Amino acid sequence: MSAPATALPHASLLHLSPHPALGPWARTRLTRSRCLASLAPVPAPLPADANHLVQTLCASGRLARAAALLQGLPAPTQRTYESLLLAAARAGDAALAASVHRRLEADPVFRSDPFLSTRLIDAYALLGSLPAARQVFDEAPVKSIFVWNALLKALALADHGEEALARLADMGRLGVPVDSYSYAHGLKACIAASASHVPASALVREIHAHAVCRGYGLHTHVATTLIDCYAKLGIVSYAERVFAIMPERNVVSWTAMIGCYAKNERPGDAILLFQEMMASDADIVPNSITIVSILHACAGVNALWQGKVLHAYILRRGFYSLVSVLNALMAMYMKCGCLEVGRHIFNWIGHRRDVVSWNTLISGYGMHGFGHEAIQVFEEMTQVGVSPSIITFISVLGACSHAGLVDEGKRLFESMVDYNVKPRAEHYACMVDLLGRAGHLDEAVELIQGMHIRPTPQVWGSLLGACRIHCHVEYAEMACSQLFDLEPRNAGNYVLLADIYSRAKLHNQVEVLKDLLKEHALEKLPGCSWIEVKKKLHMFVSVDNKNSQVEELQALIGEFVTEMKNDGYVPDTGVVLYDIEEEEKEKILIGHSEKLAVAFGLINSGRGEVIRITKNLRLCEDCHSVTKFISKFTEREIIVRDVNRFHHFRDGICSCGDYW
DNA sequence: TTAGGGTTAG
Repeated sequence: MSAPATALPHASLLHLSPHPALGPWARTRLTRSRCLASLAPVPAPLPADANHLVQTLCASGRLARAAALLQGLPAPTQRTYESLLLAAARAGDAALAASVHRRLEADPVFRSDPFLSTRLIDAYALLGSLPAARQVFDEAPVKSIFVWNALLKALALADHGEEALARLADMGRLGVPVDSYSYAHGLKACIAASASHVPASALVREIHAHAVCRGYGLHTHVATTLIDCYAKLGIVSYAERVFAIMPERNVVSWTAMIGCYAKNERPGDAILLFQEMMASDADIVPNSITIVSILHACAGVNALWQGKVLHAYILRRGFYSLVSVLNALMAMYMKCGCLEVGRHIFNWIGHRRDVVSWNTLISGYGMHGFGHEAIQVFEEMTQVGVSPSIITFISVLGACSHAGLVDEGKRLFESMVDYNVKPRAEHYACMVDLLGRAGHLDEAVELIQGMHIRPTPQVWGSLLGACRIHCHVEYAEMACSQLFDLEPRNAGNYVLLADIYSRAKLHNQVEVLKDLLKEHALEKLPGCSWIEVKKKLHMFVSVDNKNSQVEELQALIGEFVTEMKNDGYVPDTGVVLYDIEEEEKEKILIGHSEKLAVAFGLINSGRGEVIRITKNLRLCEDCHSVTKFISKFTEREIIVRDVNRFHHFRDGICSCGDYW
């Protein structure tokens, strides 16, 4: 069919050949603009700078045009191949990468080029095609150290840690020099070597020793990777040792060490290290990743004042344009009890919101007990076309669980398939928690028994937690028979079962469990609470004898307890597992860290101020009852964040409705 | 040519 006579003048002009009077520069420009407009056919012969044109198309994401041009290109340059491979990897276009690969294999100039072999391996690794990456390596005629390092990186990225370590060993055997890049990839591979019969910590230590012997132990990138590896393995003291001896620390190594503390439940130390970093050297300036890490640490200890200082810093440094920073800021406010400020930041982010922003808001509502609002945000998210992720469903199911929304949770769990999200063990753990807390224990057990994947400790842990609430001995024993096998060093499981036995008056079994704890030298995680008063963070440990004010604090709590007893309150000594007199048990209850923190807040803050506390464990029933009473008796608002959720105490009532 | 640190949940 011929073009209509009324075709637009500019469109028809594009089909004319460049005027012979035009110079070479103008002719090339005209040809390029036609190609970019995708209206002109591929010109033949190709312009003199066709390689440059392909590179420009790649940079602007017009891959179809770039790929078409490549086919007729008589002499692609190294840079052209590189641009195409990088663009294909970024766009997730595996077909394009394969087509460039085929073209390269037929090119006598570059088919043996080690530079392009590394680029091919990189591209296939990013596209998730490990077999193809491996094949490029095996067939590469020249295996430079770059090619080896690219393979190590690809294997570590694909979680093929054992194979990466085997290749690293090959390098030594074949006399290929190993450099700092090889060590950095090798260390990451240790963490990915989950199926290895050798523990990851032993692998990291071995490579660490090797790097030290070869003089790479203090290399900035190697040492920073070491800090991160030890952080992920939970060996904080080793990370500290590496950090301490680093001669030339930069912002990344400081951030890695701050992140190490934050990951390993030492947010207070993360904040102290950040303050040390700021005071240490004018050249070390925190970047957005440092800010995100430290905001996470502030959220961990409810350090609202420090978080507000960071908020001001974010504004000063212009980080307000970065969504990742705003997401972390939003999470910090919500975890520090300021739900509305978090919502305000979410609104402010506007159309730049990513899936993390939505997840943060959903989980924020969830942890504050606003289940319906969390579901509403979930629905809004899907309506505007954002695909829910694995974490979205964990967040929204968790929100249903905290609010006791059983039917809504079931509906959402069943809808996961509609969003192409396959339920994982984490989602089953959420559902077991939701059903179990609400008292549907039989249904929770049926769900576990029908799982298509092996139940993880989290799933059994959810069942055990529910059994503790409803004092169900039989199912608790079922859960523990799995948990003691799966995680024999987790003292918390033994303590929970002992608690259930204690409430069921099965004292002999309590003793058996206490003996087991002693036999395995397991220690219960001590209860710990934090409170920020007058811009300073204070920490309390249960039965704390170190704080100088502790006697005064306990006396104050004792007065409240006496008042409560007049109203019929009976201390819930069931949570104390020691075989001691009732009076002694009551003393232990008075020494619980959250009660000490509440009393400290009352004494050291003004009447109108909200008391904000964070606890590292679940709030015990007795502390819950006492805090409710204190909120009414003293007319103070008290907000406690425990390991699961928020409790807003006001006028003798808690926002959780005694359901947590 | 290549490499190191981060947010959302449980």
